[in-house]
Amino acid sequence: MESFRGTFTNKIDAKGRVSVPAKFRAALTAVSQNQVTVLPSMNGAFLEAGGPAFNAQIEDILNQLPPFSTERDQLALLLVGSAIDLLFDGDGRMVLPKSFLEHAKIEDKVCFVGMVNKFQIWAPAAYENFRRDAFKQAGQTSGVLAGAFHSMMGRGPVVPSSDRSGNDRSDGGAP
Amino acid sequence: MESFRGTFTNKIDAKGRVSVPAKFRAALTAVSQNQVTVLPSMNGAFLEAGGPAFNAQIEDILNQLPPFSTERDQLALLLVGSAIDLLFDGDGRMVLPKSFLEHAKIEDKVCFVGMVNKFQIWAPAAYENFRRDAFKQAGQTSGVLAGAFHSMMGRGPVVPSSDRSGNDRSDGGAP
DNA sequence: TGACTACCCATGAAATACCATGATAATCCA
DNA sequence: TGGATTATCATGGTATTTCATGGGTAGTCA
Repeated sequence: MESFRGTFTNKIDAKGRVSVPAKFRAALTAVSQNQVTVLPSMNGAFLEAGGPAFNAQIEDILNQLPPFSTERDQLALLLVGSAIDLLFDGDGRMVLPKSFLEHAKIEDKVCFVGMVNKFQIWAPAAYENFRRDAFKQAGQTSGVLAGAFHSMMGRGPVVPSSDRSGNDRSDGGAP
Repeated sequence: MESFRGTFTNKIDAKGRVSVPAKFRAALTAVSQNQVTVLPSMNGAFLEAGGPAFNAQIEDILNQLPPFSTERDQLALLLVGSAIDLLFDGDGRMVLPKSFLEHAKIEDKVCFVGMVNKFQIWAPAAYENFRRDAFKQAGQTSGVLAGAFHSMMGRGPVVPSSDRSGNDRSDGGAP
């Protein structure tokens, strides 16, 4: 499955083209052919994007709702009806529709933010704000998530696993 | 699963390259291909790093949250969007991005600290401080953890290794 | 005709691969 | 056991490739 990681900021040129970060491109071309699905987020002024796995996930979500239900139709409108499949050219550049740029308030630069199965596209300033908030939130999170997260990342004092003075070496014995 | 142990201090050269400790490299190349994921910690001025198993843990945490939720996006941004996949070259060196160096206040040397499933990257001075505090805490703490810790480690003062420059490995302490 | 699109090529900077060396740790053999 | 030899590893330097970005030009559709 394609996997997007990291943040990359690229410039929109006079013709409206933006380079899709090379690493994202590589992830995409491995599974589809120079194609990326983009849609305006319903949670804020940014865009969601991804490859086939991302599309599959959207379909899964829709399939959990009863067919012909209003809820499903509404969601389908937002997640599928508003989406667009873009091709990037031989140099890895694509052109975002004007309406998308307006939705995300993008002017001349865009921020690609990898999120494993998908990536987001932000105006750099908006991204910085969101990032700041996320950082603040992370310290306050409570509940199951916080437990899993902190047990992994460590919270209080972490005693380094160095200085086992005197003991024999329990390296695992890699030759 | 890859396992990281020990503390190693290496130098950053003029081009920003730093050698990943050979033992960590060996652990990584066994499961991936010269690849390591690094991300700024949200708990302090240091970096977190690891291999595929570390990434898998992060993805597990994310998958506990509903797709397209702001909560998930925030966490993904911090754990994945802020991360970067680095390749180390044939000589085992990688280049840390400037923003990462700033986050960890790293100047010319970096400290790799193994933590079994992952490892951390510190500015040597900051790491020493953290270590001192951690041991102070460990000395004062009472309870199950402290008991287990002291019965295993003994109670004497553990003197942090003094600043020897160059490659200081604290595998065992004994010659 | 005029805007928009799909290719094509050029270029500078940055990332990456390749080669060399000195020091240290591990090994081997007398 | 001790000294010599070998292998490993961190580090320095150089060459090559990748990549984002700018621009040109011919098709396409309205």
